[in-house]
Amino acid sequence: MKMSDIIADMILDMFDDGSSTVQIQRNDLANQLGCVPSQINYVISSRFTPEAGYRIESRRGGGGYILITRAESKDNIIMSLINSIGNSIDERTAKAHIINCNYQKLISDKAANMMLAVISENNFREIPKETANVIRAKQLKLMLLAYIN
Amino acid sequence: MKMSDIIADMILDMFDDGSSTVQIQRNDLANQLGCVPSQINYVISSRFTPEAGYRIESRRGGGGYILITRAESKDNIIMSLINSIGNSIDERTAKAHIINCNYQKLISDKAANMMLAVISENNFREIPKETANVIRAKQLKLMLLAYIN
DNA sequence: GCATTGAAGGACAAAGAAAGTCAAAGACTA
DNA sequence: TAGTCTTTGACTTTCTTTGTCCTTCAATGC
Repeated sequence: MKMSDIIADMILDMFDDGSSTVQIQRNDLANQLGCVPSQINYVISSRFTPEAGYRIESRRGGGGYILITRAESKDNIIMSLINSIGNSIDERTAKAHIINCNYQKLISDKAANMMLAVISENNFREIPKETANVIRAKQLKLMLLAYIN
Repeated sequence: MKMSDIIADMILDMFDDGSSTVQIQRNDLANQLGCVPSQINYVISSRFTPEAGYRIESRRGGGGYILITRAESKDNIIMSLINSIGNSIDERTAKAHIINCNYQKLISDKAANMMLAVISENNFREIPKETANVIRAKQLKLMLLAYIN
């Protein structure tokens, strides 16, 4: 298993006591897992994004920390995700959103797989990229909407 | 025996433990079999198609992989629907299929709504009808496939 | 108070590790 | 022999890991 996934899982696990915040010490965690500290930043910035319903605060200096806060209502997170999607989205970003939603159990595996299938660039081979992005955005938003209704 | 067949057999064998997914490392497999990595892609795209009941996902970069998911029940009604779709379908026909599947309880209300949202002609306003039909066909097949897993 | 020092975390770039694409060449088959 | 299916390889793109240098903060000593 990839180090990045291990780190992400570790953080997710810390939410398990039902609390909506997790506080970590970057250097400690890196040390514990045997990776460089900046990899923690990589994981946080690639997985614990605002679109995925997380907020990050941190403090440097002695006694510094990173605080990860998870949004509360699932539907709200999905709604704000829908609102954050403009009228065009590339495959990569769409995929990240879907995986993130699934990761935090906002959408089921099955729904995530269906969405991933739909937004795949392979489907849009015959049209220009920018046009594909526009269609993909409409479809993704509609699917998410259909999901929460 | 052709290399492509050997590769295909090898992958098929990996399903033998009854699981519905197989994960491979493209370079490893190619190395093991003594072929170039891109031949794995060739085999996958020519043999492990939606019509044959397979869905492909992959990831690049360190720890990358190719994930092949097989439809659970190869001979059910949905599979034969997938095979009957061909490479182009208009909104009306797609809609009829989806509603019918839902009516027969083959797919849930939620899934049906997601599918209907995706195949709507509204999404495809910016491209010619025939092109839209081609994209719609690919998407519908993949969604149905994702659903039966 | 103010300057110094050490203990955090942040940013960013470069290197590395996979997979994807595409087109050309070769082999088969009807 | 035309047309299709396979094989190969060079090049591209994406994601991850690592390291170095930068900024911020708190405590400490004067």
